Amino acid sequence: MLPLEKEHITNIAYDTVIFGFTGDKLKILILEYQNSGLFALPGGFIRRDENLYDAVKRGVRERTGLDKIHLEQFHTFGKKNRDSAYPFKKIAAGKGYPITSDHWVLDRFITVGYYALIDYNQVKPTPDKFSDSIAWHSIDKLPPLMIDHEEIVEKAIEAIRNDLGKKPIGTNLLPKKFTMKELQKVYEIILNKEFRRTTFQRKMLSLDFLKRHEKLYTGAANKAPYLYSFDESKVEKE
Amino acid sequence: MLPLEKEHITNIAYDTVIFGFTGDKLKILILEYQNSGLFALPGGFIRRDENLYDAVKRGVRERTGLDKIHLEQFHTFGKKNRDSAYPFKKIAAGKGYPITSDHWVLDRFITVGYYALIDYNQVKPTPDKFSDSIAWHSIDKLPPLMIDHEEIVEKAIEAIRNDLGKKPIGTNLLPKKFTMKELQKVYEIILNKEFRRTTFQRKMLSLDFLKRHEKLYTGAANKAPYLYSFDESKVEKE
DNA sequence: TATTATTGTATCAATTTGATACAATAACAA
DNA sequence: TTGTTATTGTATCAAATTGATACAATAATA
Repeated sequence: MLPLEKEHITNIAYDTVIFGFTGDKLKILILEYQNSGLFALPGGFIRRDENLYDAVKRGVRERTGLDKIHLEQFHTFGKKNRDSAYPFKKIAAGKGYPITSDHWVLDRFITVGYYALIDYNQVKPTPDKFSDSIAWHSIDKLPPLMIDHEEIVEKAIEAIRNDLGKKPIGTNLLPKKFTMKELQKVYEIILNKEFRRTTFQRKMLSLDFLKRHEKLYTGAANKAPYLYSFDESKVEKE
Repeated sequence: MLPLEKEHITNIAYDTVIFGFTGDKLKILILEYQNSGLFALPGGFIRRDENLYDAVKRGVRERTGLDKIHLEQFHTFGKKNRDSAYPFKKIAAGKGYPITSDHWVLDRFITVGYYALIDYNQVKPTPDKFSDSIAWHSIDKLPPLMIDHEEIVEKAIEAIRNDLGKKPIGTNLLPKKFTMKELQKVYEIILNKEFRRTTFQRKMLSLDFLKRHEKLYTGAANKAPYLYSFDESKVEKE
């Protein structure tokens, strides 16, 4: 039996899949625990006086430095064998905080999965107190992750795919102003499917949520593309 | 501080929105606690040695008598004020099982919402040990529900609406064989939107997951409709 | 055999999407 | 200045999908 825990609620945690877009790849933030060779999603526990959503938001803020982020809950993982006693002990010992084997964090946990969409260029990834590094990894070549974290990532991608077109996904992965080509790339990577340039452009413009701005002169020897932004008043319909 | 609990994990529970279709209404099962005037969704706790999914399945089996049911997780509710101390005490006292105020069930709970789709005509609704009755209620006129259960129902309907067309929703709400008119009614009620009969029929047939069977002679003075069933081998594409 | 309420399809128009073509650049080189 | 090159933004016509309407094919019954 575990000792009582006063600060957090027990048996439940959250994990976040934090997505960023580099211009041609979708990446997520992965923690690495030194002295253990273990990789994991950023996650945490919920304080007794804190809403679940606020706990997740706090965690994402701590890892990324960002406050305004698009957070979406997508699935709760509740298989009975998803405890992390072994890695936790190893990590804690490695960090010089050995924990007794009846510590509450070693009990069974159900975890709520959230995904976050952020502007890649605005993030300062910061490791948590148990990990030594946090880094971006392309979703198509992740290191082997702890427990069921690979399944969590899978489900997150499914969810984002499902939400694209319903929720302002592009808005949050791209900078304020972007080209049509970048927007198309976001759609293509998320849906894992290529689009015909002309049809995509016509479709996006017809949906009437893009505002056109000045042109972007990159120095390339060809016609400069327009920059677009999402028209806030219409983005709900995306 | 609460005493230890050995059989269940704490701070986390589940609630189920069990949908049935009567032919022209979508209904859900609601428990009523006598001596309290309180209505609630069927729910329960998760045993330490039990997968979350299995706990929910067990609960639905106990309330409906059905074993093969379509269960889908849709959202987890984690606001900090969603404890049910007051109603729980009232209910337990009314049932003659007074509980001490430090009992684990009175602590804060995060709940995982699942919806179930079942064949209305096959169910034998059975109340749980704390409630005196369980009954079908149309989703458009529910009694006032406990805590945030109305929000849970809302989210369940949103989810089912979202899943229609992706998951075999119709399959589970209708009997094995059904008419095109019944199928259309299911779509209309879930999406809260009417369809043109001819377009709907053409669309459904073109999707190629319906098998046509014998005609249904109801005794009405008009052409008898065909009965259809979902072609199991193709229903994934629905 | 006519009547009535539905059901299952066919038909043609309207809309959306797919495929292709082409004019309009922005930088640079001759 | 004038070509050249790689893109970008639209126009155009064909193909596919959906909307609207019409109508033939019944089941029961008078």
